[in-house]
Formats: sequence, C-alpha cells, structure tokens
Amino acid sequence: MSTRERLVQATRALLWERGYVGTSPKAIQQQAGAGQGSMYHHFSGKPELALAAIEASAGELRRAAESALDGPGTAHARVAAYLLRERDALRGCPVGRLTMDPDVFASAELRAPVDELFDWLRGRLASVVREGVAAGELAPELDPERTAATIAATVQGGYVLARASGTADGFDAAVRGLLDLLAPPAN
Amino acid sequence: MSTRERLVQATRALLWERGYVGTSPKAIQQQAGAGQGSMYHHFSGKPELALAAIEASAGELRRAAESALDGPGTAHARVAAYLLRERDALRGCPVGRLTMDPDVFASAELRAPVDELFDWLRGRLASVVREGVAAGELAPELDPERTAATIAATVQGGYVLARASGTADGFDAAVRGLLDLLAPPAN
DNA sequence: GTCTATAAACAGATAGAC
DNA sequence: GTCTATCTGTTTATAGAC
Repeated sequence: MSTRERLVQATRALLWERGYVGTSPKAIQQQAGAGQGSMYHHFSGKPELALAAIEASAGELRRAAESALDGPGTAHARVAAYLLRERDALRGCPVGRLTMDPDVFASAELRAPVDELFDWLRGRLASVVREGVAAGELAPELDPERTAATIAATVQGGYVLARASGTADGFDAAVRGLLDLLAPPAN
Repeated sequence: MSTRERLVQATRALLWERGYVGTSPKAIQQQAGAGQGSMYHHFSGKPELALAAIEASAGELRRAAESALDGPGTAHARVAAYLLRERDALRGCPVGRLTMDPDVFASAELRAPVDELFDWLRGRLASVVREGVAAGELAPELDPERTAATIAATVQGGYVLARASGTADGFDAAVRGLLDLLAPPAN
C-alpha cells in the first residue's frame, strides 16, 4: 500500500472511532506511519484527507448494502439480509456518525458524500419496498419512501442504543422489532 | 441565574452543538460569561462539568417523554404524541448524540446518565406497547421490548437522516413510516 | 517524496492575588 | 468567588534541507 493509501486508511479508521473534531493530523500520521511532510505533500490538510476518507467509506458501505438488497428472495428477505448483515454495532456507522460532527455538518463539501449515501440508500430501500408491495409480500398501504426512511433510521438509531448501553442488544432488538412490524399480516 | 448554573447551561448548549471533544473549557467560559478561576472554583474540570450538564439534559428529556407517554388516549396515540412532539430535527438529540463521542463512550461516569435515560425510555415505551397489545389496539404478535427499541431507534436515526441531508424531511418520513407500521391492521 | 525545524493559536489546567 | 498570570502539551500547519 502506498503512503497516500495508508494515510487514507488511517484517516478512515480514526474518523470512525473518534469523528472529525476528535482526529488530529498527528494521530493520522502515527497510525499511517508517515511523517508530517509526507502527509502535507499528498494532501493540502485535514479537510482534503477527510474528504477522501469519507468518500472511500461511503463507497464501501454502498457496495455492502447493494449486495444485500440486490440479492434474490422476497422483499422482506432482502430487507432482512440488509438489516442482519454482519455489523459491529458498538462501533456504529462510519458514515452516519459523521452527521453528528459539527465540522462535517457545517461543511458542504464534507457533508456531500454523506448526503449522497443516505439519499441513495433510501431510494434503493424504497424500490425494494415498492416491489414487495406490488408482489403482495408487504402490506399494500405502506408508503415506500416513508418505510425506507424508517428502515434506514432504525439501523442508525440502533447504533445509538447499542453505544448507550455498551452492548449490541439495543441494535439487535430494534432491528428485529422492525422486521416483526414489516412481516406480512398473514404470516 | 448563578454563575454555576450559567456554566451548566452553557455546557449543555455546547455539548448539544459540538459534542464533548468539540467543546473547550474556554468556549464554556465565554458562553457563560465566567472566567477561568470561576469555572475551576465550581467544577474540578471539564469532565465534572459535562457530567452535570448531561444529567440535566437527560432529566429534561425524560420529563418531556413522560408527559407524552403518560397522557390519555390509545397506545398508538401516545406513541404518536411522543414521536411527533415538537423537535428541532436538525439539532439532533442532546443526549443520544453523545453516544458517538469517543470520550463519553470511553468514560463509564459520563456514559451512565445516557445509559439510564435510554434504559428508562425503552422500558416506558415497552409498557405502552404492552398496554396497547392487551387492549387490542396494537397487533397481538408484537414483542413489547423489541418494538420499544425500534421506536427509540427510529427517533435517533431520524436525526441522522435529517442532518445528513440538511433538512428535517428524513426525520419526519422515518417517524411517519413507523406510525404506519404500528397502525392496527383493521384501520 | 520524505524529513526535521519552527511557530502561532488553542486545550486544559494550576497558583496565587484580591 | 472571581480575577490574572503562568505553564505544559497539542493542533494545524509552513519552510526548507535532503
């Protein structure tokens, strides 16, 4: 891996664990095994490095969600595959957590990839819900866009419950509760 | 308001807006109109001040949730009152957001009031769901604890969607989608 | 490309006068 | 109780040698 790549990977890990305001260039350099001059040669500063890291993390999350939602099976099964895919609930979402970072929220540039990821996710989930309703697998009165927002929010909020208690239980309960609510009435 | 109270209120506002790692003692002093010596006379340092602020915010949130959930009406109406109560979705949850703060998450003392609030909230919501199921107002197959976790998670995750896009829409959609899912099949 | 040196501003206090 | 002075370490770079 090149020094530049190591810097991005180190930044991704630190943004996930400590957020943007909690991550210093020095910490990035140490984690990447690079010096000051090296970092400022490849990137103009912390914002540019963070942008590259956020874009990489958003891309990875999108590919992971796609592989669950594009799979075979009923709409309910695909949403379940998305909700139950392997997650480390206590670590939270590497992209969603950045919405609570004041500097990311205040920067249109840094927020853009976050916004795009959730926009895409909500649209993709809405499509799956729409297909499920059309196929008679989900309740006919469901609004696809609203339901998609509820699914995305349950995951993000599940991380909050997990980290509040220090165990993954809250995440699991929230997700299973949602799957129960989505289950067809005739099951 | 006493200097001590002003320091706590200033800390509450800054923790809400910038989190723990993003809040400096200097910023607290300026917002409170107090000097260094004054702050360190009333509190041993940033952690003790933050603890007082978090406890105050958690208490206020608990009273707000109680007033919605203890009201009259069906279980669905009381959950709706809780979900639809006036919120500034873009500001997020003053307590829930702290779960994403690395220093709060790492400190058992600072995390305790956060843990207790969500523990209480999930229990209270589970009671309301249980009453609704018993009264035939909610689907009989619902698990009260799981459903409660889903409700709490939808609110917390709704804030994430709102801040990702910069508008309150995501919060509103998530909450309304959940209310649709909770609506009795026969309605 | 990578290294070391330097630096202004901020973080998070402590000490002691008033 | 509140104030000012002081202090150590960190943050976020820039400059210039190698």
